[in-house]
Order: sequence, then structure tokens, then C-alpha cells
Amino acid sequence: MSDTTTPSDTPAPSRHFIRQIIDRDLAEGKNDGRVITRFPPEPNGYLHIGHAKSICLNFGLAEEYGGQCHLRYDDTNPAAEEMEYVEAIERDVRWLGFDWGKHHYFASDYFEPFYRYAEELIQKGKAYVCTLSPEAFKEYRGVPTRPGKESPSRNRPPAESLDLFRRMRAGKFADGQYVLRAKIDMASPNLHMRDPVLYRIKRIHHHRTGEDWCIYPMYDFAHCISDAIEGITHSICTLEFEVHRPLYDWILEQISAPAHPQQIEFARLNLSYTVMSKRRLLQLVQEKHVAGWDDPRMPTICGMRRRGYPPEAIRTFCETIGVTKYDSMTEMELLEHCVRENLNKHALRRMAVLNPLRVVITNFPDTPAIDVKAVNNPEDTDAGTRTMAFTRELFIEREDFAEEPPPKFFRLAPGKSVRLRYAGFLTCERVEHDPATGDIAALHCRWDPPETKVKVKATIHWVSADQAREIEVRLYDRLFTVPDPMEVKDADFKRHLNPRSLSTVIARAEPALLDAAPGESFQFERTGYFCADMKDSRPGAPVFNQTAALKAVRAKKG
RNA sequence: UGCCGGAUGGUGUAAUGGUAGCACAGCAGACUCUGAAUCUGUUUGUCUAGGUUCGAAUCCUAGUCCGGCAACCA
Repeated sequence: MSDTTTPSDTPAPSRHFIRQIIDRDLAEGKNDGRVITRFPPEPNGYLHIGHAKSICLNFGLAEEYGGQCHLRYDDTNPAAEEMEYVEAIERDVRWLGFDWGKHHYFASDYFEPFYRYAEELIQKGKAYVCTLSPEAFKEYRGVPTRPGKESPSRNRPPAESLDLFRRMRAGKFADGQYVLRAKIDMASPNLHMRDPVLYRIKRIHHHRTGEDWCIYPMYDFAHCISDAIEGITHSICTLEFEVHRPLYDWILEQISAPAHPQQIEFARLNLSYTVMSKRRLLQLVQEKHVAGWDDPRMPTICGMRRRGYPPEAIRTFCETIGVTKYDSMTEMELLEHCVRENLNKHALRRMAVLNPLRVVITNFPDTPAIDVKAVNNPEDTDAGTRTMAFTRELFIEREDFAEEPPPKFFRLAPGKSVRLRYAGFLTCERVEHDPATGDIAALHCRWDPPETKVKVKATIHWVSADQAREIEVRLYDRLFTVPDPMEVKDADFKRHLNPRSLSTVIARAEPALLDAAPGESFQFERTGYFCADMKDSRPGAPVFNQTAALKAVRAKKG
């Protein structure tokens, strides 16, 4: 993919708090000046725009400081993890414009080291095999305001725990029968320090290690060690892991870890009019509220790709929103602004009429057609021009005509004139109604060539009725009707689903649009940005997804 | 009633003891063969109360409010 980002696309990077931490570390000579980050998705769902923020942060920081960013799958719980997701994640990260080079890892690659570190912990008396039932475990843990109780297993001699742990690995016990726990402090005000579970028994097929293991490490145990093994310097995660940091540090202090990375937390992205959790997105897919993970209405990376959002625009957005430590809700308008800003510069202009109204030119010259020259992109002279056939019968947008125009209506009305983009002027002489329905069936108009001096306040787009071809166009509105579908806890977010988030129309398009390559973006003049769908387009028969509408002042002013 | 974190216009952010700035959104205007884009102007802000200081968004104290934490999830 070409990098079309120009300096003006990208705001001057703010020295957000993570950059400041790294600057300070570098100044102090920490980590021998290395900056190694990682993006650690769990392969149990598709990536969304919130992940894009993390990807841009981690890969961006590595790039910026001449370091390295590892792509690592946090695949320590095989319950919902699948290779399908692994492949989708790679495609999405690459499409966003980032490259992990040879640094492509799986936490499951470290199952053996994890196990050895667990044994080390047991031998040091810092971990024990606990035989409490899950119910008892919960009760012993206590609540935030009350300390927990120590498990009877807590003082089990290391040798005995070691034996038990080895038998856990060997499959001698039932799922959930025993767990390995860290021996920390049952009275800690931080629940995560109350002898947290390190390993559990789960006989589940793992997407990479198959049936090799029946015990799997927990996130807290696996993540810090993975970071240490890979020599990560700055382990950047979201705010909810803040309370896990003492445990991250505790584990690395107890074992003979090769390094001790620094965990730094930032606020995850919230975007208005959508939801941002894999669980809820999965629900939308499974319950068929959308057509799949890559439905263009989804906030997933693949959905946005299909929608026609350029990766550069997403990266600009991620830089623009900044990085902080407090929860916020970013307005969808900002993302759309970044998308339009990019597409305005790069998308070729074409004409398509979404809701056609027939126009018959009463004084058309005695010729089948007149060739008119149209500019492909006024923002980019290199994009050249094209020729369009202007004919006696046209289609114009139904909303560009008003039989009884409201005040400040600039477009066509009985007796009024309007400019046709690149093709002279139209003056409405007669309105033809459908005798049965009374609907406007056609307009009979006088035409004046471009060189005529006609005073008009608007220019409208058009297509030749003979030459235009029918194309399927999908128009999108926001997925939800409210800015924060999750605002009311425990309520069903799906009740805010917008029933009109998708509408399909058959539009009339200028012939040049038929050649659109899947994934290619255009501006339909005066209408919006549209992208030829990558899945449903056929050669010569593209299907267009609306990427974003043009800002429509006319809606307000009549 | 516990612990951790946080609070700057409508929204997202910057300013790290020295003129509260930028972007989005809004509004108004200019320009325009896209009512787009572009350009110009503009409304709106430091959670509260004390304190330190010549000077506080920034430091201190107390309070208020918000978020996270009680999976053998990540």
C-alpha cells in the first residue's frame, strides 16, 4: 500500500505522558536506549478501532524511537481462541500500515518457560497448589472492604506443591480440581494480590499446542513473563490493568526473569454511536444484527476497510485523539473528519444519481450526444480529466428539484435555472406528473450551453439517461441511535440499534464508475464518498458502500 | 465504609510556576461550476473551598464527582 500521508495530514505529535516517560528513560540511559513495545491481542475476536489506537501507539512509538514492536498473541486461554482470528489480526495490523518484521510471537510458544518459572516460584515457597473448591476460593478471597482468609493449602510444603503441580501437568486431576496460586497477601487491599491463581486445569484443545497441555497459565502470570522473555521495555496496556501492575512487578521480582519491563496504562478509546467490546460485537454478529465482523457499520478494522476508511485516516485519527489516563468519549465526527480530509485529497470524482428524476431537454441540438470534459479531482491536477456524454434525457437528483421551493432553495424549481456540472444550464419549463399518483414523473427543461450568461446559485450533478448504468449503492447511518449505547449498565444495548443503519438504493451512475476496482474509493459529487465493495462487486458490476456523506449545509438552509 | 486511577469549552486534547492554545462540532461571513473543499471571524473551559507564591490549570490541604478492581477471562 502506498503511504499517501502528507505532513499536513498528521498533527504535530503531542508529548503525551508515555512519550515523556520514554524520553526520561532514554535520558537516564535506561534499557541501554532501547524501546521495545508489543501489541498483544488475544485471538478471540476481530480487531476494532480501539485496538487501532493501541496498535498506532505501540508500533508508532517503536518507529518513532527507532525501536521494535512485537506482535504477540496472548493465547493462554484456548476456550475461544482460533486461528481464524490470528489471520484476521495480522491482515488488519498490516493494512493499518505496520510491520512487526520477524517479531511475531505467541504466548503459547512460552508454555514451557512459563512452567519452569512456576516451578521456580513453588521451590522458593512463593506459590502453592491450592485444593479449595471454586466456591470456597471465592469465599476465602473476601471482598474489597474486608480482608480474605488464608487457604488451608497455603502452608503446604514446597516439595508437596511441586509434586502436585507436576501431577497437574501430567493430567492426574480433573479440570478445576486444583490451581496453582501465588503466595502473596490475603489481607491486601488489592484483590489481585490475594494469592491470585497462576495456573488452572483445563482440558481444552489449544489452537496451536493441541492437547500438549491440560494446564494453562493465567494472564497475570503469562503476560509479564512474555514481556520479560522478549525484552519488552515498555509494556503498554489499558487502564483496567492498573490494579494488576503490583502483581506484574511481584512475579518478575520473585523469579529469575531476564528483564523487568515497565507496565504503563492508558485510557482505551470510546467512540460515540457504537460499542467497543469484542463480546458485544460478537453478539451483533451472532444475532445477525449486522452481516458479519466486516459489516461496514461495524467499528472493526475490517468493517472500516470495507466501508472505505483509508488506513492513513485511521492513523491520523489515532494521533489526533491523544493518549491520556482518563476515560473519555470521542465523537464519531472526528473520525469522519479524518476520513473526509483524506478522501477529499485522493478520491476521484464521479457523478451518480441516487434518487433519479428524469429530465427531458426540450431544445436539445440535433445530435445524439455532446461530449463534456469533467475534472477527475480538483484537489489533484495529476488525476486528469474524463469525457462524459451529455444527452437529451438526463437523470438529476429528485431532491435537487422542488415544485414549491422553500426560501433559500438554490436548486431547480419551476421557471428557475440551475447549472449542470460541466454541462451548461437547465431552466425548468414544465413539470410532468404521473396521472395516477400525482408524483413528479419528469421535468421538461430548456438547456443553455456553458458559455451562456445565466445567473444561478447552484450547480447540480446529473447523468445521461441513455448512458447511465444502474449500480447498487448501500447507504449507512450510525449503528446506534444514542451516543453511548452502554450508558445504562445492565440494560440491553441492542435496544438502541438504529433500524435504519443500512439502506440500499439502485443509483444511476456515469459509465466510468463501472470500471471501479474492488476497494477503490470515489467521491460521488455533491453526495459523498463511496467505496467499491471488496466482497460483492463483480467485474463491470461494482457495488458501492457509502464511506461518508459530504457535509450537507443545504439540509439546513433548505 | 476498601484499594488504585482520574477531573481543562459541547467533544477530544495542549500548556509541566509566567498571555489558557489546537482540533472536531456549532455559529457568522468570504470564495466557489460540488450548498463540498478552502479561507476568515466567533460562542463556550481550568470540579469546589482554602493555602503557598509577585504570579497557580500546574505545588499543598480538605472536599466533591467520575472510572476501574471481588473470572480458575484477557
